[in-house]
Amino acid sequence: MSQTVDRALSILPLLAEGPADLGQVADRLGVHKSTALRLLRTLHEHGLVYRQSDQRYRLGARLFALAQEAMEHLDVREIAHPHLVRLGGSCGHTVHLAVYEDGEVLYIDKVDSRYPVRMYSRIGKPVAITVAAVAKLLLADLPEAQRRAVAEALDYPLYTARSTPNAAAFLRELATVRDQGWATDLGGHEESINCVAAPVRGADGRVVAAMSVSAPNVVVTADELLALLPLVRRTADAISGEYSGRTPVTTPDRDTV
Amino acid sequence: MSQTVDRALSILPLLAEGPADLGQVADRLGVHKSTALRLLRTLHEHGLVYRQSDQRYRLGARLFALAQEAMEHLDVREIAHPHLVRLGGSCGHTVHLAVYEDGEVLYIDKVDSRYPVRMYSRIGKPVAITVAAVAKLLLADLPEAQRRAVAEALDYPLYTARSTPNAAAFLRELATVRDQGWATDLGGHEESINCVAAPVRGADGRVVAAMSVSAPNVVVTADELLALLPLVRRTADAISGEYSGRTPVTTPDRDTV
DNA sequence: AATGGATGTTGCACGCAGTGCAACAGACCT
DNA sequence: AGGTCTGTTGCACTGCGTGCAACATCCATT
Repeated sequence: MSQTVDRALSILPLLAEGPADLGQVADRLGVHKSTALRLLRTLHEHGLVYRQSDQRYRLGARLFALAQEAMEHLDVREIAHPHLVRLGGSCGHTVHLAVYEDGEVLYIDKVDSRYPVRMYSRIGKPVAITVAAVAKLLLADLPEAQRRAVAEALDYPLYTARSTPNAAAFLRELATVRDQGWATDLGGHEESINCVAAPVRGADGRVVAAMSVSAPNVVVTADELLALLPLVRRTADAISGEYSGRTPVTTPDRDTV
Repeated sequence: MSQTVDRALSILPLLAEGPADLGQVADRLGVHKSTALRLLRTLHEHGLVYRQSDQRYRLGARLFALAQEAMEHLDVREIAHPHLVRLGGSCGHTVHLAVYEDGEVLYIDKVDSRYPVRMYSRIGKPVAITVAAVAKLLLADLPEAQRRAVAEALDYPLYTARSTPNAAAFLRELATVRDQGWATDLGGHEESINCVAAPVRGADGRVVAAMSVSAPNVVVTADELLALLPLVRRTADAISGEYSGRTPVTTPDRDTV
């Protein structure tokens, strides 16, 4: 691993906490000011940090550009999007699409009944990985060893009384989810919110993404939401089919972005 | 400037174009494979790149996290948000907030009449800097020399017949905008879309952001939209006042994020 | 099976590039 | 003026990043 690059990249999360001046950056990196200066200059040339008028540094615009571009190149998302929109339109609830990456679960698309959002507002914030229905599906598909390792490394915050309390319970839940091929979150994250989720699979059968429908129980009861499960699964299967190239793709009107 | 970091960061825009394998990265950087490998490893440890199952690299999740965090620390945006919502609610059209940074103009917030979006969907994509009303305001406030330099470095794509054709015309437009303290875009980007915009100023009078109201002319005519100008300017001034600390801040119900 | 040509990975010696230092330049305050 | 902050520059040293060559896998040919 490269020391210089490592130091430079460590500056980014540091600045994510808020603007900082040269001295602060140097201190927190444990390097000389002149070193920090050169690193910041390099980051600046690439647009990753910006120097505001009070001379302090903060994260730069190119970061948004990169995040945006990266997102648009996620092909699962591109394929899934029209399906999500259709599902959202027909059931009227919020639909999410999520992927797993290096121990984290990440929402990559969201459709609300009235409005499709390209970038989910919570991207980057820690997803409630121990309770979210999509997270269960994604983790349940990991190889045994990895699944255990991840489960045991997690914290288990008690969002509500129904939150997953610990690694053992989580692993049991994952086993169930793995067998049945779908997952729920009944008030595990927020007391009044329920979700049902289904997996999207690649050609080799591995889970590449997971999608869910969420609704507050003041709108529909948990039972009513569960009644949507077949529809959710059918949608997920349709996406799986198209993603793994089984369907000759009936030109699903690609939206002009 | 640091060579190693420079190379490492050059990988990011490269991967933004799409996934690439080790050889491709090494080639495009002009370095040996082993060098590229170490750089990629370092980027990987920081979560900025992700190695997908086919061993190719693509941009990683941490990037979204950083972009998201950065966005939430933009204090103009935080202060402006409730004002934008109120304006959007009262006039019913789309409201944008934008800032200037290092030669680029960047939307940092958007409110649609029915739905507030945290991260604008076009973030990262090149904003139509030569025609957008907010861009005119932001560029018009730059020091003479810098304004000229930027204007002459730009391309002037003819989106429509009313697009700004060249640097000279743009600079003339900027002078006008600077004098009058507001700006419009009447079909300069898309034939049927009009915008009116007003500047948000800091305590020193410098323009720190710009906001606009946009509407298609099938909904309201350009004249009707222009009638909203006083309201837009009042809103912008209110934000300016609060941003520069003049108002003792009447606790403008901070939304619980 | 055996061969060839892809790829990704490791260890190592060389030398340049990144480092910390010390001195300088401003800004701001007392 | 003096003092104390800040950011910046030039330079000598050596530690770190570099490219090389050898190795390890994999897959497609024969």
